[in-house]
Amino acid sequence: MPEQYRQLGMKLTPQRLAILHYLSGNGTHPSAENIYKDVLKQFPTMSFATVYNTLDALAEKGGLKVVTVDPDKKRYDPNTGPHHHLYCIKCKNIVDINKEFKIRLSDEMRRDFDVLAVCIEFHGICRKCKK
Amino acid sequence: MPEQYRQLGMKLTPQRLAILHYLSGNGTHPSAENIYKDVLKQFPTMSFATVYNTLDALAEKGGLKVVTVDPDKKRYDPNTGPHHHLYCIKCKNIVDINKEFKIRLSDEMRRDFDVLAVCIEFHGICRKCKK
DNA sequence: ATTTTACTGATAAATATTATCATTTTAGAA
DNA sequence: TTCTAAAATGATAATATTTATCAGTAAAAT
Repeated sequence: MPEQYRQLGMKLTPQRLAILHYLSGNGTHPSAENIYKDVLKQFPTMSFATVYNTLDALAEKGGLKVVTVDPDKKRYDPNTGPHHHLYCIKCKNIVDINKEFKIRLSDEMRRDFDVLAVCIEFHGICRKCKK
Repeated sequence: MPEQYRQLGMKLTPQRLAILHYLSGNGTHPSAENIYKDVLKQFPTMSFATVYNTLDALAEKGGLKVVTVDPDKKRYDPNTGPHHHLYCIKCKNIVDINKEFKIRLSDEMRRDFDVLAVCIEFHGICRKCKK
């Protein structure tokens, strides 16, 4: 797991390891604040700058996905494989969908636009929020 | 067109008409700031509060879609019919795709989650940005 | 061990959005 | 029309999220 950082050309610091540890296998799609608050327990001097620096660096190098389904804030997803999301508009929970959907733009559109990723978001109400 | 407001149970004001006029048929997916700056030309006293109030009211009543594909800010879409989006990660332009894709969650998932909308976003590089 | 490079974290700042509220305007009733 | 209730405007303040700055520090390369 720490190798992931090295392979991405990032320096290994205890703070970053703590962030990576929090993210690893985390399917809750945490916000920067969620991450900050958790890592703060181990590093009382942790600052938001470090959280954002690390997330930005990871995202840029492809070690993390930024999820934009929540209109209020960015959410982060350590699952970098192809997958999609359920988003509950009431509780704001995001859940991975690992099913693959066969989606394809027309050849004409693909000539004009290099598709790098396809994000499918199902917006709705989760079971808990249905009461 | 003004009827759209009335039907939604909103009061007709000159400011709102200007916002609606700017949005009507607008395929650029403007931000609140884009809208504010345009309407300001006709209403020098226009405030952001009015823009946000109007957008929120319209969105809540279904007369407007909030697009969350741009991580930096909310974008607004007067096209309320089912459609999807191309998003250029370089110039941040958003383009409508009116093609329909046959996407369906498994019956099992649909039991646990009431799907209200499906958003498909193609992230990539548009023709202009390819140089 | 030393140097280079990059990270941390305190802080400030920028940006986006929401809240408050006195004044004004709309829409419908009288 | 005029009056009235309800709702909108806009000035302003406040909050939230994210980015920028930079001196001190720590990690990795030499």
